[in-house]
Amino acid sequence: MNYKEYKKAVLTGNPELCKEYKALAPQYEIIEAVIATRIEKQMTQAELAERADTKQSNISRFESGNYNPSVEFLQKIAGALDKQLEITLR
Amino acid sequence: MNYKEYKKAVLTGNPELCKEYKALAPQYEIIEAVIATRIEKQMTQAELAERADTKQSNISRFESGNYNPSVEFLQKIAGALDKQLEITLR
DNA sequence: GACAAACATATCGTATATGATATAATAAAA
DNA sequence: TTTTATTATATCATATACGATATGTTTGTC
Repeated sequence: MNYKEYKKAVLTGNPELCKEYKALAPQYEIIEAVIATRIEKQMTQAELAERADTKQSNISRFESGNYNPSVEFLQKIAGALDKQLEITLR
Repeated sequence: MNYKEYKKAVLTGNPELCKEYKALAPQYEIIEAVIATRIEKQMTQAELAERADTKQSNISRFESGNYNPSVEFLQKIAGALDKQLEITLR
């Protein structure tokens, strides 16, 4: 599964499939959360990038879901959104 | 702050300092969670490594907290512990 | 102390994350 | 449509994650 498939599953709204996918791919959940928060705060990728001390293209790359970010990177993004990153086992 | 300082703060048991440190360093929390779960399941680093398809030394390196793991790596570890990795914004 | 099991550290090679810049594509507004 | 704002994609250089092996260190048991 890649992120495009994931988004499709989420957007089709099949709840079971959706849940299953989310369990498989927590990195996609954090992407969704970041995008949602950024939109909610009416920030552009460029603004988020500046606050996170990186570039717009890197934010876009992250949001596209086509790579495997590090914890440090996620923390930078979270901080730039005035949020705390939480990583847990369930 | 590095992980040794973090552990010291946690182990001294100063709750405020401890909380503050945890907020600063979610990656340390997941390390603690992994170690706790591994011990709880009475697994050695070598056993965990085998289940996670890696080597004991790499588990040790992760648990030592001296580097910056990727989401994918964390997922492998979580899976090997029969757990779900959760990454959220709070 | 001797031995073994578990964990830590060092190091190297390779793959990939990340920053950075440029530019293309898209959306939105005039 | 033209212009502008926003996001996506491509690419390169550098840093670092990660796998792997070897070896050191600690811990426990006899």
